[in-house]
Amino acid sequence: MSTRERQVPATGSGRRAELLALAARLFAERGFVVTTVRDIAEAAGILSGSLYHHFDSKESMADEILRGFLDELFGTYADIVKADLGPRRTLEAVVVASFESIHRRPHEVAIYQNEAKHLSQLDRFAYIAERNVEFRDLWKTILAEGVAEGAFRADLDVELVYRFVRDTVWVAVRWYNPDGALSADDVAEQYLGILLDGIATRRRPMKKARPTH
Amino acid sequence: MSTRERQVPATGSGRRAELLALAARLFAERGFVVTTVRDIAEAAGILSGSLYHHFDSKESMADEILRGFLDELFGTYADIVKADLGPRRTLEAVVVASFESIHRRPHEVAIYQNEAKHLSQLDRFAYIAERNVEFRDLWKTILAEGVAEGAFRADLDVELVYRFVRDTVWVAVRWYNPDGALSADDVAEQYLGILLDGIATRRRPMKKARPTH
DNA sequence: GTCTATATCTCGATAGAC
DNA sequence: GTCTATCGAGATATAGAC
Repeated sequence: MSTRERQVPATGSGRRAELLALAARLFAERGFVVTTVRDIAEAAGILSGSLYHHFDSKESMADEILRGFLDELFGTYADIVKADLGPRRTLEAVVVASFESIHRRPHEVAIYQNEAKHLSQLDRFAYIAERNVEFRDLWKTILAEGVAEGAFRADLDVELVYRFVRDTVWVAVRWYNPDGALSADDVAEQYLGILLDGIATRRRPMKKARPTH
Repeated sequence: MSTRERQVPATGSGRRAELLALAARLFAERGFVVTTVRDIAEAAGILSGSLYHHFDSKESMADEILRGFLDELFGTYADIVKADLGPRRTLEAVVVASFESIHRRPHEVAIYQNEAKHLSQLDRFAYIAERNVEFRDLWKTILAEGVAEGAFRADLDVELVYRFVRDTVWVAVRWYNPDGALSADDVAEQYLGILLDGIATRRRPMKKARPTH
């Protein structure tokens, strides 16, 4: 494979990557359905027909964007698991890595969050459902191991905690500003502070507030 | 105003409410943009043109659905605030009321979560942004008062905790099943267990895990 | 209150010139 | 690699018959 003709990754250089980056921004800001190929072409300073020299279809663009992002993200997760840090520090590392992915690839995360439900119904996007399962297994393993070795409270509903953590981490893409004062690590630290003081072994000693009657 | 001709609320009886309920379900499941007026008409067993006897436009249907829902929801919030329960129990009550709204009006909550960003850009949906501000003020007041009187940790970033709570509560509409084994109160209780053990005054005594170096 | 029929618009995608 | 020109599908919405 020559240097010129090699497959260019979504984050690489060149015209193709440039167009994908523009499409990703529009898909994230306006939504995949609302964004027209004319919008993407206009953002690139060309006409809609010209886009089809680079891509088969609008779907292909979303496909390439999501594949590249998910491969990268789950590669990072695999590295963390491989490091074998134990439940608590693995949880911290996965949360930090997730917030950092929001920092580095906000558009891709937004597309993953907002469009995956619809796109995954198409055959070509079947890998989205597979990644969701993979992500769920990752989290439930961390939580279950943490409970087993006493790092997390024994009375946790692991399935429910998994959903809370997943949702809270990813939904932050709606308000997180990569150029703002709060860094991804700042947000991750504050988030872990809230989460862990609830999940960690020792129970809160305060009696639960009850209506007086 | 006669009984026959009075304005029928979105949750009332009659053909109009029936059509709105069908539209709400489709808007929630497929999204507002993807759902066609033909889809709504077909679900009602009529043809698309007939829908325009009841409603001006597809937008009008979403408008009526969202207005009715938000009026109801914020009426409930106002009642809670008026009861003056103190920060901690007010927080609990608002969380419970929110999960109960997901239970009773899952489609409306889903529309509010998924479509508000786009719809609120239109003039007729300006009230969505106003409600968002109202909701933010409600939460930040609860949190700030709780910090002031020692019910919540003094080192909280109130803005960030507000976002955390807001997102986690509403995003549950993505997976919560009104017909499932977990009731809204069950979910609220478990969620409050996680949240409060992190927010409540006393700090977790465990030392924070640190990389060994 | 619903149907028939259709006007009008915009979309994704294609073919061929340059 | 981009433009010109356009096709065909499907969308919202309308007007008038029943």
